[in-house]
Amino acid sequence: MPTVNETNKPILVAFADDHELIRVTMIPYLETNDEFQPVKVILTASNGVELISAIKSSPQKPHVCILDIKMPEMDGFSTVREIRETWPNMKVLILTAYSRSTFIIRMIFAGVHGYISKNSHPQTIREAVIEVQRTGIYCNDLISQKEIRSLQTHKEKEFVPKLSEAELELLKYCIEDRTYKEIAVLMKTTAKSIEGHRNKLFQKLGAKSRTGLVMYAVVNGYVDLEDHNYQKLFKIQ
Amino acid sequence: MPTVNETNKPILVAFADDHELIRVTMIPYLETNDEFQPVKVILTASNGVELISAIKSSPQKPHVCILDIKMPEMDGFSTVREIRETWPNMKVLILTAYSRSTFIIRMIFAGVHGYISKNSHPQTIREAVIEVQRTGIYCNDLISQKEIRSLQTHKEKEFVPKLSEAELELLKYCIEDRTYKEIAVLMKTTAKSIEGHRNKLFQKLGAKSRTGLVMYAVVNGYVDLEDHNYQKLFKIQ
DNA sequence: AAAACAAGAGGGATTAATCCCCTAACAGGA
DNA sequence: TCCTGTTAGGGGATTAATCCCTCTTGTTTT
Repeated sequence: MPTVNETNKPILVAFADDHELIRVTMIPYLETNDEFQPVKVILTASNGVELISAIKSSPQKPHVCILDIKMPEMDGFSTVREIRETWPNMKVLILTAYSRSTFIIRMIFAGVHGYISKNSHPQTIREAVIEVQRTGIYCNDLISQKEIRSLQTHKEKEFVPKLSEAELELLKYCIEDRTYKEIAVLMKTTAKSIEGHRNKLFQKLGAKSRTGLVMYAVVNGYVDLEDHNYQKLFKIQ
Repeated sequence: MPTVNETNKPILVAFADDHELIRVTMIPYLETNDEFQPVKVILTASNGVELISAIKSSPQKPHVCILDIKMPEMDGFSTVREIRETWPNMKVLILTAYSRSTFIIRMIFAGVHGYISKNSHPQTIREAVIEVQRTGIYCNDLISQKEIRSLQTHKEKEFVPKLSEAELELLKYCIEDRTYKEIAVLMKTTAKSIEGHRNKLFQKLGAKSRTGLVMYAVVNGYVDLEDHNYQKLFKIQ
C-alpha cells in the first residue's frame, strides 16, 4: 500500500502551522542530513486551506504533510479528509499542542497516519516523517496500533456524535450569556423548538445541563477563545 | 534604570516554554550572530517554577527571561511577579500563542517588558531581546507605549477583578455539569452561601448567568482544557 | 403502503436559577 | 467606640431551565 521511496531520494514534505515561529524554526531540523534518508520541505502554509491550494498549484507533490489543528473552523479535520480523498497515497502527520483524546480519535477517523505532540524533540518529528513514509503509519504514546485496531472495529458516530445544523447553531449560541428565549429570537424560531434541540444535544453529548453543553463546545473546539468577543467581559476602554 | 550591556558582551537569556519543540528549535535563531550583539541562551525550562529554581541555582544570572503563559495554574503571571521582585533588573519577555487582551493587560500589571506572539518570525524575538535589554521595553502591535501609559493611570483591579478564595473555588466548580446544590455539598457549605458568592461573581465579572461565569473561567484560563476530565463526555473505551 | 423516524412546536408541571430583602458575626478604620 | 464593609446565611418570590407527553408534517425504511 504505502509508496516506498528509494533510499537517498528525498522525502518531500509540506508543512502547515498557524505560527510562523514553528514553521520557520522546524525546517532545518526536518532537513538535517545526519542519516542516509534526506527530507526536503517543499512548501509551507499557515492553515489547511492554504496548504491544499499550495499543493494543488505545485508541480511537485509532497509525500508527507505535517499539519496542526487550527481551531475553531475544524480546519484540521476537514483538511485531512480532503487530502486523503484527493491524494490517497499522501501521508498525513498531525503535529499539535492538543492531546485531547477526542481530537486524536477524530483524526484517526479522518485518516491520519500519525499524531505527534508539540512537546517532542524536533528530531522525533523527522523520524516520524521517515517512518510514516516507509511503513504508512507512525505510532507513539498518543496513537498506538492497538488503539487504531480497536477503533477500526467501531463506527465514528459511536464516538463523535453527528449534530444537525440546528443543533450545531444552538450549541454555538449556548456559550453566550443569553437565555434560550433570546437565542430563539436569534435563531428565528420558538423557545419550544430550542428546547427540543437542546434535549437532543443533552442526549447526544451526554450533558445534564447547559453548563455541560458549554463545556462540550469549548473542549471540542467550537469556540475560538482567542478572538471571541467574550473579552467584552472586561470593561477595557 | 535599565542595566545596559556593553556591546559585544553577550546578552544572557533564560527560556521557558512547555513545548520541547519550541525550546530546542528557538535556540539557534536566538544565538544567530548576524549582528554585533551576541545573544546566549544559558538555561531553559518547561515551566515557570522550573525556570525560577534554575535561575536561583545558576551562578550566572540571565539578563532577559523569555516565557510562555502556561495554563491554568497562571504560572505565567506569578512567575513574572516573582522574577520582578527577586531580580528587579532582569527583563521579562512573554512569548505566547495567546493574544487575548485580558492576558496582555494582566501581564503588563505583572511587570513584563514585552509581549510577543508565536506568530512572529524567530528573528523578531531575537530583536526583541536586544531591544528590551537596551531600552527596558519592547513595543509592538500587541503592546504599544500608548497602551502602557493609559494603563499606568489605572489600578489593576479596575481591569482584573480580585476574587476571594470562596469565589475562586466556586468559579472552578461552575464549569462542572452540577447544580449549585451539589456544589454546595462539595464546598461544605449551604446553597444560600453559594448564591451569595455567585452574586458577587456576577457583579465582579459582569456576567448575567452561570453561562457567563463558565465562559469567564474558560477564557481567562481557570480551566485546563487539555487534561480536564470533561473528556468523559465521550464514552471512549 | 404501512411503519418507523426525525424536526418543529405546544401544554403543563417541576426543579433549578436568579433576585430582593434582611440579619448576625466579625474585622478594620476613623 | 462607632462606623463601615465583608462574609455567611435565611425567607420568600419570580423567572428560567428542565422534563414529560402530545401532535403535526415530512422523510426514510421495510
